[in-house]
Amino acid sequence: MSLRSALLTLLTAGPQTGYDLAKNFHSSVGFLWHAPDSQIYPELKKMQAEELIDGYPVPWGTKGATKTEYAITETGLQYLNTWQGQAVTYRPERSEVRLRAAYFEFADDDDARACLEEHLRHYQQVVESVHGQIRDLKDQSAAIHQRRLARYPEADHPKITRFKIFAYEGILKQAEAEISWAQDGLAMLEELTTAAQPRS
Amino acid sequence: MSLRSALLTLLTAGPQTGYDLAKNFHSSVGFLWHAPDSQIYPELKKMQAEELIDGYPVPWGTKGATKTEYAITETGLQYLNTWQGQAVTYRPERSEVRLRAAYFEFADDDDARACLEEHLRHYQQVVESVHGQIRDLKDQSAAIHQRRLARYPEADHPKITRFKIFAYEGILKQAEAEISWAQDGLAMLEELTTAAQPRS
DNA sequence: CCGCACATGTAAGATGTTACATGATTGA
DNA sequence: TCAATCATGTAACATCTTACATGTGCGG
Repeated sequence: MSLRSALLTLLTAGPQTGYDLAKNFHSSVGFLWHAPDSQIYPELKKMQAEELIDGYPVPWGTKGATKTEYAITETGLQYLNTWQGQAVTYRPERSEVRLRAAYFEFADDDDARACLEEHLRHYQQVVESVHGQIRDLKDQSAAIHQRRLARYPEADHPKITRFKIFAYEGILKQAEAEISWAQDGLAMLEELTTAAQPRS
Repeated sequence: MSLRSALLTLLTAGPQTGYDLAKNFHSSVGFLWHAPDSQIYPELKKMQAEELIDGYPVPWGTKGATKTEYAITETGLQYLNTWQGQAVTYRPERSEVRLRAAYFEFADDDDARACLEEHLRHYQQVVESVHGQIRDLKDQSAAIHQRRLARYPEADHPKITRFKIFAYEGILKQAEAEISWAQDGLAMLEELTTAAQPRS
């Protein structure tokens, strides 16, 4: 049900079409809970059926075409609040890279090293992209965030922004842990190969 | 295909019945890649059909009953080596707790705090249980690991053990990052509530 | 002879992935 | 007028979760 909550949080920033939602999703809350468009549209329909959101046609273009705009309902807001009160369900660990590392004895030396180097690169990119997100929040250049703030009293702005930054900092810490792990691993591999093949 | 690889790595420690595999799974490789029994048994059948493993009946009890024991085939070993050479597919982030934290403005103060406290507890437990795993590896009290080592030349033992410990250390670093994040979050919440309700 | 461990699953449903499909509008 | 963006999905498949189902052997 996290997808549902994620979409609702987006709609608390104001009414949007499915397309807008999908786009905003990918540039904000999607960093915390990813979903492809193909999951978003059907979910919106279901949420409308359950009256968590309200969908209505708005004109589009000149030829009388319409698109559907969605707005969160009172029920939807309650849903968010209830959700926040429920216990988080922790999914059991499933880490492909960790699994591999545990059985590197079946990998060629080059493959093991490549695996960890890739890991390093991957999380370095994560760090960069999350730093970008945090910067955008801090200097208010995130469009959806501006829209959100505009709907709340100014006194609440700091904490609303702070929560988002805090969440991103969590990803940052994870990524940094992964980077440090990969570096340790590369050092370990280095040590093992030099021990096996001492230089003459 | 990680489940498949996980099962194959287990079988490199020696032939086992489905039941043994399931049990050993939960006490070793399952920490890195979780799977319930209901996934394990069908997967074994599929792997047998594809000749990655060999299944044959062995007697059980006194009444001529049998159970099926599985052994990894040459093809299975090749599969493991190929798998290690492939690029890891990184799944996009999906973190319920991070999603919540980002939108704590919709949570009651108590719920937000409870959420982070639970997070802290959860990962403290992870740390303990992983420390246990590492200890078992270091003092050789993990049965499946002993069985594994017995099949390889003594010179390889240190690195085989080291890889497993390295993998667990990754989980440890993750968990420690989560603990630190939760603590930061609790401090943040504390600060926000005292700022909102200054003591008289 | 009773209960726990051994042994082996099935079935239904939720969730997630990947690829494909189609037409309208708008700005250069 | 042509490409990018807007708009909205469907279909097939893989994967994962949860719950249930059933019988044997062995030790006390």
